[in-house]
Amino acid sequence: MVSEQDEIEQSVIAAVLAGRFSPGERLVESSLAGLYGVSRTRVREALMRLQTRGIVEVSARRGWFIVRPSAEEAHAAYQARKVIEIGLVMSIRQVLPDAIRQLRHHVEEEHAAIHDSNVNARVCLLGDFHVHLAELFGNPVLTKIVSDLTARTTLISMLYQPAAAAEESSDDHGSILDALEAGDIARAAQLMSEHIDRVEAGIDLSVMRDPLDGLRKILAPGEGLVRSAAPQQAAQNSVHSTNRQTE
Amino acid sequence: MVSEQDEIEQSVIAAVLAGRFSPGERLVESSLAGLYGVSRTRVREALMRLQTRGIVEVSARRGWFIVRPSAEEAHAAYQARKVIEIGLVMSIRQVLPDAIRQLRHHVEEEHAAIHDSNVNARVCLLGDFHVHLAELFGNPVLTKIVSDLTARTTLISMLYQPAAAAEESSDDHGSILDALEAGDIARAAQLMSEHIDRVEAGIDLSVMRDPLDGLRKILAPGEGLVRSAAPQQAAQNSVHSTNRQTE
DNA sequence: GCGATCACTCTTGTATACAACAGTGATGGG
DNA sequence: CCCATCACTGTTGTATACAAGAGTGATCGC
Repeated sequence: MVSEQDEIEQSVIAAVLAGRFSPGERLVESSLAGLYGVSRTRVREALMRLQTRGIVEVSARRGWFIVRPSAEEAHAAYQARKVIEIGLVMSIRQVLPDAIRQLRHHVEEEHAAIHDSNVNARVCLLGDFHVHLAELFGNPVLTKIVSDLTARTTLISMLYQPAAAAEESSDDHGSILDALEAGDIARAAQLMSEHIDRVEAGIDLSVMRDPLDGLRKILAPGEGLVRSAAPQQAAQNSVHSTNRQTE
Repeated sequence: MVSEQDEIEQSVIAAVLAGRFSPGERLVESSLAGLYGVSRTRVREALMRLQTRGIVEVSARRGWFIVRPSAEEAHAAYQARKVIEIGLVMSIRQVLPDAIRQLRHHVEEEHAAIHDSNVNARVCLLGDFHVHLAELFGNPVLTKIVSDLTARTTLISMLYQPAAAAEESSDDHGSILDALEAGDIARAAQLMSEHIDRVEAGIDLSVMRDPLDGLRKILAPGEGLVRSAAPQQAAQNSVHSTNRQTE
């Protein structure tokens, strides 16, 4: 299989989406090379592809970093998703009952994850809903775009979205399915728009602006003294592939 | 400036959009390296980024090729554009007179290019209209997506779109602006949808399916014997940068 | 004459070596 | 005690070397 080339790429995305890498976190080429047992060349190529996809960025001769979107960039990502997903819903010609059934099942999984209060799985699933919605359009180009964009915003939500917002999101998903099932495309599009707006409104930008996030997490396990939206001392597991994020 | 890194990337895109590279054409790493006066490493990295953006593809140990979309892939690209641009138009809140003025000016340029019968400039400008429309949304993420997607379809149109369709396209652009100016967003979206459908319908897939396109162009300058949508013996100029395609 | 085999070439795939620079801590002067 | 300078370390940036496979043409057997 040719796809062994982008094993690293997928693995990094999976790690980000699973919360093992946090925004702003540094990735060192040689370390990754050691972990995967390959040379820097391949790691570097994978990172460059991820850069194109907006997942990582490089600071000259300093290192690679998981993107830490500014408030403005975060807004742009959410707005882009809104535009594209509205277009997607508006372009739906017929709603297959089977597709609805699948998505309903997915929303149930979301609910389960919410009650298990597993932040990573929860936010991941909430993003996956949108990807699956795009998937049933049957257009790989669109699916990839939505998938990448969702990964970006998921990365934001994972750190800055309070738990309460997750439940709300899942309910929104249910309402969107209701509208779709009823064949009310316009209403589904409207709900989608409101939904993404709500998700964006739910994130706490004040935390994001602060460049000392990592430090805060280390210094404030006891809460109270330092304001922290979602402590979640992530990024303690090592990388170790687990090529989960496939398509 | 850091952007010197992707000079190669931009240059290749420019060459493709200017018709100096045709779909299916082969790119040899070492040749490009020689032309740009750098090592294969940098060329390779640029090509990989272009691969992520859907402009080139690689066949293991055979070479890099400008993408030659299959009928199915072409359809997916057009459909993706339709979905996204419908979403874009539908999301427009207010139409600035200044923006309309700029776009009107652009459409005039299109007309000029059509009468000059310059295939490359013509098709390029027709694509640029959509990019500029996306630009005035002020969202760099969306602009990049539309830009990449437009590049892909432009690449198709350039080879397979008959001249008559270009005039029709430009008229469509005018109508879309009319609707926008009148504040009739829904109508603008509808027109956009029809427009992209028309563009797609205008391409001649029968030529595209044929893998001997290059041969045909060489053997049939006199027409008649070999069917050819747009002979346009392109790809005779060498690369030579001219970093025209900026954003 | 025709087909299969083989050697050769061309090109990518991968690793490694070295250059260039940012960041950091030590050292020395005031 | 504080600040500037300097050497050092760590990391990316770039080039080069070599491995591996695809394609091609010649050669050989029939």
